[in-house]
Amino acid sequence: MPEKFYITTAIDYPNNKPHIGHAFEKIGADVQARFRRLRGQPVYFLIGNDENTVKVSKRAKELGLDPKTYVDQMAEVFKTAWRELNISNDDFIQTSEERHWKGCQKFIQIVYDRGYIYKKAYQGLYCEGCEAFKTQRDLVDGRCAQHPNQELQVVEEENYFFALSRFRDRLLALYRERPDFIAPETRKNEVVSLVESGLEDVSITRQNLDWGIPVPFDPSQRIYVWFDALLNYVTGVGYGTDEDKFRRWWPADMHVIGKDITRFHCALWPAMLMAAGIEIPRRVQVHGFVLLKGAKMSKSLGNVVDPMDLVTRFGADAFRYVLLRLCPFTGDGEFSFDQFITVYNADLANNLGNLYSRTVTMCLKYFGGHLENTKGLVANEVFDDLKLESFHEELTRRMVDCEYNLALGMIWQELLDRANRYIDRTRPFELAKTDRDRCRIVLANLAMALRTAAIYISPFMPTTAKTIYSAFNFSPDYSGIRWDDGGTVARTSNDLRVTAETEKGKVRPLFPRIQVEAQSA
RNA sequence: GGCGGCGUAGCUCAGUGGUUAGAGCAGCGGCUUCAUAAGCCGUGUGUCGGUGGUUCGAAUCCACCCGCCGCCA
Repeated sequence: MPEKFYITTAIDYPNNKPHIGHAFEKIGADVQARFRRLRGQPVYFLIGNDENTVKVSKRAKELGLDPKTYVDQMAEVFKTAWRELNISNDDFIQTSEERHWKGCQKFIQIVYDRGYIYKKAYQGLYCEGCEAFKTQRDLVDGRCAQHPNQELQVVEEENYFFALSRFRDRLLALYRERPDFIAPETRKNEVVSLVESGLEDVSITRQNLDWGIPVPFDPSQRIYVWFDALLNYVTGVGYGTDEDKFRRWWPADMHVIGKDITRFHCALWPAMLMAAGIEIPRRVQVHGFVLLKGAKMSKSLGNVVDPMDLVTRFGADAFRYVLLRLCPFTGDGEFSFDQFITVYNADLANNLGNLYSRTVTMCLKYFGGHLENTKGLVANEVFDDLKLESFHEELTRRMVDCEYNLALGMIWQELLDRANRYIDRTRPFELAKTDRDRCRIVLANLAMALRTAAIYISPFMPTTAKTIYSAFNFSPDYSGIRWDDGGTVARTSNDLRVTAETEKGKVRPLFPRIQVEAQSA
């Protein structure tokens, strides 16, 4: 019985439209979600926006909108972007939704009742740039290290604090007992040393806010930032509003997050859940950043390339492929427009796309698309010198570990290159004149190799996979494909027949080659 | 400033103690024509950021330095 798989991404600040960094995370999580579905696991894939922030209400005021109108508009912008990228999320949570507010209030009340929240008069130095209080040891020459040009303000107010410091030993035990809780391992080491060095209690409410979730036991205060945002992972599956749904999906099997927010997900979040008596997630999967021409992609830098331009021009599949091939998901990677073109042409147009074109064309040209007497054929020639089982095993491990760039490398080098070499070796274009029976068998083998490739690439390029799969009358039909079918030698269940779309008698290219202009650095 | 990560061929990345450090792309030479001027074959003398150390042996462990990046609740 396959286990359910509940996967989330970080929720995004809706201050601007999504950039390539957001896209990287969503695509990586989407690949995992699609991969799990292909393995037969029931998947719930949650994404969303983080809306209960001071910045959001400020921005809304600037635009003359009330906050809810503003965040709803921005939610549409994000949803549209994810739809264009073919993100297969099952749900999109906005933290301004009632289900989230109810769940948050239930949660904070429980933690309060269990004695992990206390009130304290707090006097601190507040940095307006960071929108946060600074401790003495954060300061450099009496100023905020990030905003040395601004004066710090002395602010005093009564806030509620979460007793994070009481969870030090329990957290360390968690990391010890569940070594897979944080991946990759370097991130775990980071968190362990952070927690070992000691945790301070955190302020989790603010006074005098007009936007955000009221604290149920003290309506003059509102829940602040992380204690609200992290809870989307439970409220998104019904915590506080639909307990049956919550029981079905919780705990989360994978939280996909960026390395900048590791500590909140690996220390604060499990502590919060412990405080509320809720089960801890199975894994926090940390990804790196996409660096554009050496500079970090950032909302405040202003992006040179809008990723959506590439998506619109070359398609979601191409964008998804190139980004994940170029940038290792678990670490930082580099991306540029030139790199995009190079990888697109080499891997998609020349290698995969051309393999598809030449195979389909030969079937049409020599046999009118009908490969008779190919029913029941064990098509094992293309990968005959490959240990398909161990290949499948290793590829699957790469997928589970989110090493997508390496997984794609394996598919291209071990499968697609082999198929191209097979054509060169068997020369079906000569066989068409000398040995038509043999030619038919060769083409059937190629078709079945394309089927294997289509299965493996479908988490990455769902549209392309379907196009390839639909180019022949394979059985079972596309909706029934399973990841593990890739690892077994295929036997044809019908006489193969080309059903690919053609234009003026020619096969439509999967990925039209991008013509590069003369010279541009 | 404190803590942490990264720095491997022109480019993007593998490789974490053991023979002459690898792949793809780009480049160069040849073959081929089914195909999107695509494919196949051949071709890689890199101080593995620097210095010092541990070791019989280090890209791989330790220290310091330089550069880039993240966090500092």
